[in-house]
Amino acid sequence: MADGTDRFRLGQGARTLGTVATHARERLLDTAEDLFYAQGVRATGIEQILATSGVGRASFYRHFASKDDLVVAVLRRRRERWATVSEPRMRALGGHPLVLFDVLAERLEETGYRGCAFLNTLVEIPDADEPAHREAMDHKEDVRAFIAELLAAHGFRDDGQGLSRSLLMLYDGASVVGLRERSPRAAHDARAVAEVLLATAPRSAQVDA
Amino acid sequence: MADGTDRFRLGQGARTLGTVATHARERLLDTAEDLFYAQGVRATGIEQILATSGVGRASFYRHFASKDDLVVAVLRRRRERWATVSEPRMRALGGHPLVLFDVLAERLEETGYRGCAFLNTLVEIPDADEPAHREAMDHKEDVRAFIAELLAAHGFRDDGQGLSRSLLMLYDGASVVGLRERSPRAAHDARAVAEVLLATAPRSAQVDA
DNA sequence: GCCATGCGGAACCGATCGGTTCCATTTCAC
DNA sequence: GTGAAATGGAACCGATCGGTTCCGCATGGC
Repeated sequence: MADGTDRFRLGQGARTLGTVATHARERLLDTAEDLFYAQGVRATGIEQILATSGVGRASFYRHFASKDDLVVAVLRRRRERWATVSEPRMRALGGHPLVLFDVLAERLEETGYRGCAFLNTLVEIPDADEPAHREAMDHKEDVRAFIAELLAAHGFRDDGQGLSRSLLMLYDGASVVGLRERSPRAAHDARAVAEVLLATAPRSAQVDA
Repeated sequence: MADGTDRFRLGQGARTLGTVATHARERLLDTAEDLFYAQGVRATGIEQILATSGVGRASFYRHFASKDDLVVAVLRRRRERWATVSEPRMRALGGHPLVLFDVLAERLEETGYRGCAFLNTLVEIPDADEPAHREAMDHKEDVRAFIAELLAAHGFRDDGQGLSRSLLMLYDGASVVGLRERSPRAAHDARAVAEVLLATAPRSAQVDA
């Protein structure tokens, strides 16, 4: 519902630059993203989001049709950030499939790491009909496709998507282990396993990068 | 929906024979376990557990101090079942480390598979001080220790617990992938990766100190 | 000046949450 | 059969949930 509100509101009139970040929608998204990630979606109430962000109750419902709508908007923004920040960065780092685990290791070192926000969403929102659930599912397929792209660019064959699926499984495994241990070791372990896996993987006859 | 008593009931004749399964505590545990697993802990209210199990509100609070207490009790029973059912069964199946993924594949084929209940608990209850959180953490360490036992029994070295940790990571990864997809393929993939991993793993020299 | 718009505060809503209490009934050991 | 224990039903509680509505204020474009 209210899918029209999921875009950044910059299109509305000419928002002159210089306007402070008082915009309610942005603050709501930022605050909700933090709280949802740290506490979980269900454990975070509208009340807390309003109190933390300083946004009024009425303003909230002017921008989002419901809490569920906010959840979806937060996930959409996360997906967009993955596509526009994480993926380009990994390509810039050489784009070897193993870079996936190097970047994950960085995230694991951050304090407050709480696992993959999308996997957590799948756990918290089991109903496949829920838009938030689908958003998380779609993101995982995006990641797998990205992994497949890295594999292809480095001459690894991905027959039946077997290799990209396995690497994503390692990535997800490292994410949940990192959720438990709060240490980058999980990413290092996963990287080591991935290295063994890639060493035994068939190479395509194509060029080698 | 009040006839929730027709659920599959694991044989538990711990009580004096003759007593019908009317005991409120057992019914509460059975019902709560199913609902918690299917819907999530936070999404499941006391109300629904009472309605489904047919247990009265008063009886509930005679057996459990709070909902949190029930959550912990459910997790404890799950852990006990792992130790008394799953582990012995895997040993009986030969005890090769790969049997872990064969048994997981079976679970993935069951309808209603919703991932690892303990990982889901860690996601839903992030606070490490919560008893339920600790229960889940402790269980994972149990599983790792069990994997280490299987490795040792089959001549695999587990220096610094590196191998058992990696296998558990694969197991967790397959669990969350299985949560997304509804197919045992995740377990098969994980098994294949584990096979490669074990093939390159150092073997202990028969008997080693 | 004007007035559109966006905003925060607060009162209010019905529903549901987890939890307490009292009571009539059922169950079971003896 | 009797008595104690266990149980289910229901009324009730304060708190909080997500959500609606109105109102007064601060903008900023024109």
